[in-house]
Amino acid sequence: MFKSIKSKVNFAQMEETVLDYWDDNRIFEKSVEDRSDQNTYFFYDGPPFATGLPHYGHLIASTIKDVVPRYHTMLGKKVERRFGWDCHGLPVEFEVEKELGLNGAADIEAYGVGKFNEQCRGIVLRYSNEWKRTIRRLGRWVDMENDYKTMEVNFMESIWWVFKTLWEKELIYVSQKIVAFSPRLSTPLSNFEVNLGYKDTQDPSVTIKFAAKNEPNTYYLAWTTTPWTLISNLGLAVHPDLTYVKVKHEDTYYILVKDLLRKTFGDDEVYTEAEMKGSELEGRAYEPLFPYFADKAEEGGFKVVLGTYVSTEAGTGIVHTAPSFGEDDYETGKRYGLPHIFPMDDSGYFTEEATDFAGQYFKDADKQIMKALKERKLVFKHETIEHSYPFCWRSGAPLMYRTIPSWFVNVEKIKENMLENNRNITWSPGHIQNGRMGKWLEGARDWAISRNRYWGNPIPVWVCDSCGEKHCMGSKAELEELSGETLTDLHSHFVDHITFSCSQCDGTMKRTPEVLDCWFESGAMPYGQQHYPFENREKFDTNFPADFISEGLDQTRGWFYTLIVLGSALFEKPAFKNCIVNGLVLAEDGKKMSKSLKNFPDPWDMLDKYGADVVRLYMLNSGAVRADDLQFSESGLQETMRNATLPLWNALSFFTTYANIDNWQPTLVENAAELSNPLDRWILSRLHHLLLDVQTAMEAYDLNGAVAPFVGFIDMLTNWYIRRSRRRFWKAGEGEDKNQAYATLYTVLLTFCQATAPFIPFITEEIYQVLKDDSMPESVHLCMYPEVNHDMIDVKLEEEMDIILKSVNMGRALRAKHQVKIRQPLQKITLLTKNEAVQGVLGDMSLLITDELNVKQVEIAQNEEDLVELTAKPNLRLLGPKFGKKLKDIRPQIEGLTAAEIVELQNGGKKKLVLDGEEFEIGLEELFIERHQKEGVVTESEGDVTVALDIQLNDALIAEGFAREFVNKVQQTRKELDLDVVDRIEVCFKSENLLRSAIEKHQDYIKTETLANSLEYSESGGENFADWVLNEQDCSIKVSKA
RNA sequence: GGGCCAGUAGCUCAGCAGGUUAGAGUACGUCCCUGAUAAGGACGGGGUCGGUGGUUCGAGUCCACCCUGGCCCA
Repeated sequence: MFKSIKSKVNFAQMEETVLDYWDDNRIFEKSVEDRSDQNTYFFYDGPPFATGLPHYGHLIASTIKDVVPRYHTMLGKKVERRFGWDCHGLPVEFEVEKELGLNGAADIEAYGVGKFNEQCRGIVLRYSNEWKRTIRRLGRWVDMENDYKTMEVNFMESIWWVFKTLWEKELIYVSQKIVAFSPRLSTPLSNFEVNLGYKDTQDPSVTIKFAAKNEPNTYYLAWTTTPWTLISNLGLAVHPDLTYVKVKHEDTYYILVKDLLRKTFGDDEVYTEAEMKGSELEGRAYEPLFPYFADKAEEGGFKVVLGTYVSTEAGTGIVHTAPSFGEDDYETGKRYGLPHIFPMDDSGYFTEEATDFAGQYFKDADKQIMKALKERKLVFKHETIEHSYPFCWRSGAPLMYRTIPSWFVNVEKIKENMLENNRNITWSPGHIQNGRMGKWLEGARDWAISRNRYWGNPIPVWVCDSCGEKHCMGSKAELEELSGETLTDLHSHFVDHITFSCSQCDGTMKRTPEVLDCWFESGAMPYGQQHYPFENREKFDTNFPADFISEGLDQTRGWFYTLIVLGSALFEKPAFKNCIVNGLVLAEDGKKMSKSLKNFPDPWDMLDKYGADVVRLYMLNSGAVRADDLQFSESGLQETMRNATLPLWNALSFFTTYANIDNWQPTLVENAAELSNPLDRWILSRLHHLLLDVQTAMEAYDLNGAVAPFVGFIDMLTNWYIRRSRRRFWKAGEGEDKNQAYATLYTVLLTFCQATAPFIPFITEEIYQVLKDDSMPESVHLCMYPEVNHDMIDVKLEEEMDIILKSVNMGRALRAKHQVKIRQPLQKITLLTKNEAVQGVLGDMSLLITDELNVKQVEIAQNEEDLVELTAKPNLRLLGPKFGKKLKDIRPQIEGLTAAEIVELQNGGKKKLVLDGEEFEIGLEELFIERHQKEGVVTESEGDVTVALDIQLNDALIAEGFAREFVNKVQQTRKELDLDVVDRIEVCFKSENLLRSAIEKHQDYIKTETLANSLEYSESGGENFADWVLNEQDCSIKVSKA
């Protein structure tokens, strides 16, 4: 006996019991432990920030990360899956700062870095239980107990090894970087923080006169809104392609861009002395505004430089350039090798280097600087503008863009290798490789990896306070040896106090204060998670690069990138071989999901309502698994449930219902050739075809390609195979055909579960548990993936079935057109065709047509021309190249072919066409034959098959029609009485004579169909009789349980 | 401003290497079917394939430019 399965089902509840089954029986653990260490498939899990809750983006990524490892597990691989946590970084620090009421660097240091870091450690995993709950509910199998954390000492030590290896390869250097800086907090801000603080504000808008050297009485006009940066000016930038002019205005000469001449001088009279391209100005010298850094002229300062960022939107087309205080400025300075000057402290006050302005706050200095320049008559124009400018979101102070010393990975140096490694990665979808990822790598710039923060992995470099000598630590042991201390942790509050003597001078070595960008840590996760190379060397060597990773599209610039950089830098290899990229999950309205807009349903509600299988399948069947955006909608979930999981479930319910009635004992079909019913051979052929499709798609990491065919298969199984096989299961008693039907359906259901288990792990487990016998593994997920049996695949049979399906469709359409309902039996259907394959569908297969369409007989005829109009059209794919431009002229001849001429071609003849005196021969294969209805004859055509229906009725057919109607009403009544499918009944009826004689004539048929013990005519009718109209005849029927 | 992806029916999307009347699912309407199925089927309405030019005998498909949306970068 199989477990009795009701067709009503609550998937979410069912899934909960499956989850418990997995836990209680350690199925996941077994699926890993039982596999050999020699046959591994390696997966890396990208660590999420633990500071937020899981959302749909995580659900799609988690689903992909579950499907692929499950599939490879079923192929016999050992697939370890360790969850990871990204623990360090700004978001955690913010949380703690907020909780403690701290504001920036000074506050944190006053509070104590050690205490602060320990607070961070304390909150970083506070959502991990939510994560565990969600990941479990989704059915993702991943080891969350034996996870890796970027803050663990072993992980951190591996990071030091990575850093030191790059250091030794001379891929690490220190330079300057422009950051948004809060002078109040003495700390750099992240982009995210900067965006929090944009405000409209008033600033000076000034045009300054820079005196040209060696050109008396001539000035470059440059524009700025930050006069305080003028002290640090080292260049004037012009666009190489724009046209500049030297003009005379009131006895003074000015140089500026031609396009802004009128805007600058208004209606004043000016005389153009000369015109030149910006590129011609390059290298011309000018006088420094202030004397403080005048000596830098020797190092290339105070010259005109070129920059393509110069625009004519505002100003004068000449941009004041202070390399320490702006992104473009800095890049330009770097290009021209300008020296680094920085007359300011970390709180925004000018230092002694700025002599006259020393001690002034940068923003307050604006006025003093303008005053000084005005006195020297170097201000051309002084106005005020209102614009949007970023302020510190916590202190309210205006931000400044400035350089800070920063540690870099020299990515440029290894770029070629990175590009090559990328070419060896299989990306899904493929366009990522040369598109987004490839383009990003081509443009890759050196990677700034230091952060001036506290909660992170300290940069393991000690610097001499006297001579600047640097020493990079590559392990915990190395530092212990140098310090004589035993270390249990590597965070800065454990290591910063360690100092030692410089090997080159009398100085003291102290750690550089920065911590590593947390992207460096996640990119180094292949090494960190295994504490490589301090442990697991052999395991690492055999499993690197990983076989598979998967994350969202946004990781092209994130994790994918850092994995590639570090894999290339360390081993000259990609860190992974295959990668599926998922797209963004948007709300139903196409916008971002937003908690404040409430434009999406809670993920947990969806899991509770539809179950995880449906959520998984919906996403797998969408573009989200090939980097397209997904507009998430609940109706999509409903549709998925209706089209896939519900019919599948009901196939099981159907099977168990009748198998139990018949007490059928499980047997598997090993050899399709033994089966006599073509329907059975057909569904098995489709099944193995499906296995082939899934296998092919999975090898290409094409999840859509794997999922779409099995959803289609469910439809074929339920709406054709079972629908057309039902009577075989209903037959009373035993029989070989019935046995084969059971064996086939059993085999299909069992194999299908195994094939789709990686995608929809719950329902397949439940079905498997119902169907399995004691000799089979205890879980579907411990089974081997079913192999394609090519002997089972019968392409010809599948083609024939397609013709049957088409013919049935046409037959149904004809009945609708003739307004003859299906319950009315008809004598004959005729398939008209010259296609020889169709001849083969007769015999056993014709039963499918007669049953489905309720006709007595199928006839095949070849004389289609008698019933349909035949016309020909050119096969352009063949005739296009053959005739080229003449096609237009020859076309009417082809379209004008008569039916007789076409039939001649169908019989193997050739047709001669004449064009411009030239003769051409045309064969059948160069034409498309079209069929249209002839007037007065109702037919349907699709392809080369035409169907005609004999709608003549005679007394016998009419009587049978009555009998079918009668059966239908009795069955409806059975359903209303909520009888069991095997209950016997007794039937009484009352009707006119015509109907009565039809019913009595077919009483055996009626009794068999409705499981009626008796069928009595009643003169009187009475209580419990229900009135019906059967083909316009009145009738009363009473049904009672026997 | 740059890169990538997308724009086809009310909605979600197919349309492979250019080929004839551009498809499917869904929703809507009519009819049919039903003792596994919150199902199933037939028919019907619904499209200037984002726009403009070009290549070609022929363009949703190839090329150029532009517009819109998304993501990333600046």
